This record gives sequence, C-alpha cells and structure tokens, in this order.
Amino acid sequence: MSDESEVEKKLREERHQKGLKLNELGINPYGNGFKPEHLAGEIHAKHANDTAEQLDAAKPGYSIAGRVVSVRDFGKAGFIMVQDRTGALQVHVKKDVLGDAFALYRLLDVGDFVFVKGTAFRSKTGELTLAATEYRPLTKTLRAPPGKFSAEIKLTPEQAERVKAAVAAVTAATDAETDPVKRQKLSDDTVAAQQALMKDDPVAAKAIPQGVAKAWAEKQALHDTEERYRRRYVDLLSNQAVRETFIKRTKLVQFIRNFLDARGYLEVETPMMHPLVSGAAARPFVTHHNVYDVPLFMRIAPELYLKRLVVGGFDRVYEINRNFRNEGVSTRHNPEFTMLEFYEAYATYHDLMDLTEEMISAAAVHVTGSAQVKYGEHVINFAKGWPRIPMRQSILDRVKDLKAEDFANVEKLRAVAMRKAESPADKAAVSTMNVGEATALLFEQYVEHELINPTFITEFPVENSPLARRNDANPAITDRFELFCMGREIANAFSELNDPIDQEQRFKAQVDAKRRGQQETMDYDADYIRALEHGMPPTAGEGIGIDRLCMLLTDAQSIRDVILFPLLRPQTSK
RNA sequence: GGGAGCGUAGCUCAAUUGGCAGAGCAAUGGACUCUUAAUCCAUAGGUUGAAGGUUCGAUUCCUUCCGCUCUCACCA
Repeated sequence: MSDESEVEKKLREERHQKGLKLNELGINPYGNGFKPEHLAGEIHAKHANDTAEQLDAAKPGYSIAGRVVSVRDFGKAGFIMVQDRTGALQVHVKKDVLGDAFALYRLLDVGDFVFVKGTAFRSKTGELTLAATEYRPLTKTLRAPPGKFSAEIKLTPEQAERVKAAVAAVTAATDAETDPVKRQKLSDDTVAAQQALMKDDPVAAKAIPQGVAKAWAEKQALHDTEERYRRRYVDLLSNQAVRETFIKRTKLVQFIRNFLDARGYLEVETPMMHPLVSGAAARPFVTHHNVYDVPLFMRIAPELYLKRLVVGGFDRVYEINRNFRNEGVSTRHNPEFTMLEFYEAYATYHDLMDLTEEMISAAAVHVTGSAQVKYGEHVINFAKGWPRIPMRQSILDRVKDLKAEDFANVEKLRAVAMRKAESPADKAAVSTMNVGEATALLFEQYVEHELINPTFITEFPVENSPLARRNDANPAITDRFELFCMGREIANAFSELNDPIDQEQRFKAQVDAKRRGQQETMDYDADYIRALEHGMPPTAGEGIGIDRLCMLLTDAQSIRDVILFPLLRPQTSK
C-alpha cells in the first residue's frame, strides 16, 4: 500500500512539471516573502451584510494567502477557493485583469498555496468574492489532496437542523440511483422540492444545495482510518471536522489552565524519566541513561513529585502532561496519554468533588456551547448536581440479593462475583480475593458500565488505594472518589495519605505483592517517605484523563480521534 | 496475546454461483470571462495488501504472512 504506484508517480510528475514551468516563467514554485495582510474570516465578517452595490462603490482592497481547495475554470477566467486558518474565500481570476500573470494561474493545481491581492465584490450568485488584481503562486504541491473539499456553511443552529434534515432527504433519494446522470437530475429535483418546503426561510433553503454538496464531498473525503492516523496531515487538511476536534481539545486544555490559575494554582513540570515506578498501578516503559549507566522508567504518574512540591510549600500545584504505560492499545487506551494532576493543601476530597463538578461542567459549555453534550446515541448532562454514591451503595442498588452486612462476609461477595467470572483464571482470582478487592470487582461487574451521566463514586476499599488517606470513621475505606461518565473513569481523587509511618507500611505491602508476582505495583520510594517526614499539610489531589474527557466533549468513539499522532504498529519496509 | 471483520484506480465505492475488473470524483487534451458537486466533448488510469495452493479459469474458495478496525484480556 505504501509503495508508490505508477499512477501515483505519474500524477506527481505532472505537478512537478508545472512547477518547472513556473521556474521558466521566472517564478520560484517555493517562493517566500509574500505576507497576506488579511484573513478570509475577517473579510467575511466585515462584509457579511454589505450588498453588491455597497461593495462596488467602496471597492475594499485585501490580500490573502492560503491553500486552493477548489478550482472552477472557464478558460479565460476562473473561480478558486482560497482557504486559510480562518476559513475560505472565493477569488475570481480574469485574464484581461491579470494579463501575463494569468499564465501562472493556468499552472495551478488544487492543493497549491497562493497569494492574492484584489478587491471584494459580490458575484451574481451573491457570494463574497475577491477580484484578483495580483496573483502569485507560493507553494507547488506534488500530491493532490484526497477527495473533495466542501464549502463551509454558516447557519444558526435551528437553520442547520432544518437544512440537515432536508439534506438527509435528498441524499436518501439519490443514493439509490446508480446512473450518475440520472442521479444528478434526481438530486436537482429533490433539492428543489426541499427548497419549496422551506419557503418561509430563504437562507436555509439556499443552504440546501450547499449541504448536499458538502454531504457528497464528505462521503468522498479520506475515510481510511489507517491512512488518517498514519498521515494525520492529510486527514487534517481534507477533513474540516477533524480540525475542529483538535481545536476543541486545545480549548479544553486552555480552559482548565485558566480555571486552575484563577484559583491560585501553580503549573509545574516534573520529571518524565523516573528512577522508580510510582504513583499508579501500571507497567512502565524502561529506558536507560548512558552516562549514569542507570535504568530509568518513563513515568506512569507524576503524583509523588507533585506531592513533594506540596511539602516544599507550593500548596496548590498542577501539571498537564504525558504519562506512559506499557499496556495494550484500545479505543480507550493509548500508551502515552495526557493527564491533569492537581494537589490542593487544606482541601478534602469533598472539596475536589465540588471543584471537579464546577470545572468540567463549565468546560463542557466552553468547548461545546452547552452542558448537554451528544455522545454517540446518548446525551450526557454535565449540568451541576452530580450524584455522589458510596461504592457499596452503588452495588446494593443493583444486586438485589446482597445486603449491607454482606460486605463483612467475603464468601458471600466472592459468590456474587463468581456469577460473572467466566474464564478459569477469573474464577481462580475471585476465589482468593479479600473483601476490598471483591467489592471493587463487583463495582466493575455490575455498576461501572451503567454510569452514563457524570457520577462520583466514593468510599473506595483501602486494599486498592495505596496512596489514599484512611477514612476516620471506617479504616477499611479511604477518603477517595472516582468520577465516572459513559461507563468510563474520568477522574480519580483522594485526600492524600500524609502519615509517613502508614505510607511506609503500604509501600511495603506493594513490594510484597511484587514479590508474589504481581507486575503492576509501586516501588518503595524512600525519599518520598523522607519528604513526608518533613511534613505534608493535609492535602487532596486528583488526576483527570484529558484524552478521555476530550473524547466525551467531541463525540469521539476512539481515543485515537483526539490524539494527533496515536501510536500505531510501525509499517515494515514495504 | 485470544476472537470477529476488512484490504479493488490518487479518493469514495461496485463487480450475480468461481466466468472479459467497472463507475463517480481527481488527472490529461479541447471548448467556455459570474461559477460554487460548474457544464460539454475526448483520452488515459489496475501486480484486486503480499506469497503460495485448489481450478480450464480466482477480486471471489483454502493456507500463511503484513496492516487496519472492532471486541475480550491486561490496564485506567
């Protein structure tokens, strides 16, 4: 697949030859130094309400630069769409205006970058257009963009809904027809019929043919998922929706920074190469430093470093950065992923639930425009007022033959968990579980997948919370919560353990577990114990998976749709 | 690592029971100075992911390999 075919070589050579011809005409096909003074978006915004007559009287002059995303040629004139980071603007090139420079336009291919100077006017069809007085090729592209570009349509949400329905009707009618000529006619007829239904809204009616064109273009855009992930630049340049997803991701991260900064948090960066494995239960990547001749572990969590900073006096800190876990890949797991971790002294996990609810509900509105966010078949309601349910209660709500007192009876818990254990290995694991482990398993089996709207689960068993503070009233549970949404864990937080003696014992338990063969355990971190001996104020800390949160806000079904360059198996030489 | 599915022109997709690999878009040549999926005429474009097997004949059936997707497991 990755080998270049003869056809590909030919298409590439044709474009290369056009570049050579530009050279012959004295134009560097990779020239520089032409600075556009305006953006397509600002020109659209400035003249959104100007009539053709007003523009003809004012003759406003502009210069823009961008990628040519479509060409409609008329021999001695042509319309091209020039797209920059703010959108696309139509440009009209005419031989009698451009003179010799028109020969440069004749060497244009879709995908090339150009610089254009001209005056704005409205074409006969009403589209804001730049009449080129100066035309300059900037970059010759040797490969054509895949598929077809679609025009952007700017409508109110209500109009967009109506147009969408009309476009769906047209598409449904025409998809069945295989003959292209008949299909075009059928399409025109059904567009006219849909427009007739929308006489009350001329703007929306006019957008229908654009919408049909856009639907058609999207159908032909690059869909091959492998190609999209391996060559994200092609995906980005040809799929507007993909660009929007990553813009939303950036908006999300910016919002979180602003939110925490405004609350007196200090953003810091801590090591990504650790001498010890700590902060989470996961298998690390191992690397090596040559001069010190020591093994290093890519961090699986920044937790213990951030808490050292709290000891040092930075009593509100956060870090947004990459963690690395040497595990399987799936629609919800990428080996490197972005995590927000933050720590606040004198706060409890209850305070962090308030903060989390405040931050994520506001982030949802900031990024998507609404607290009700569509995700696949569901609508997630991020509006504040999220339920806070103890883990045991969430299980009792769903397993009717289990009673509160059964949580003292490990045999009973194992029996219930055994119902959902299928493989012999699972059954063996269940049969040796303690109360805490069995409780956590029951939660996974019966509860987790049902939590669609944001829900806090609290009171985690101490057995699988090696860094969390014990609850004062019940030492079997910890002052910890996890936030679930769409059946997935989004955040994990607890009041931190700051008793160095207790921490030392829990590290030892982890080391014992490793000796018993458990691979996902933490190392004994003597320096961290020493830090705690210097005193860490009572602190609560939290981690939020940014990729997974981003998935929820962008309706992404795979984590790879919100990571610009996800990890793929490297292609062999072929 | 286990299971299921997919891979056909640059892009999106067809191909009847195993019977001449085919369209649209993109490209090339030509016409056209207000189009917006521009239009019209013509041309060209393929190692059907790779290797092997069955067969008179394989895009189609079988085996192995490569890659991707989904799913389970591991794990947040």
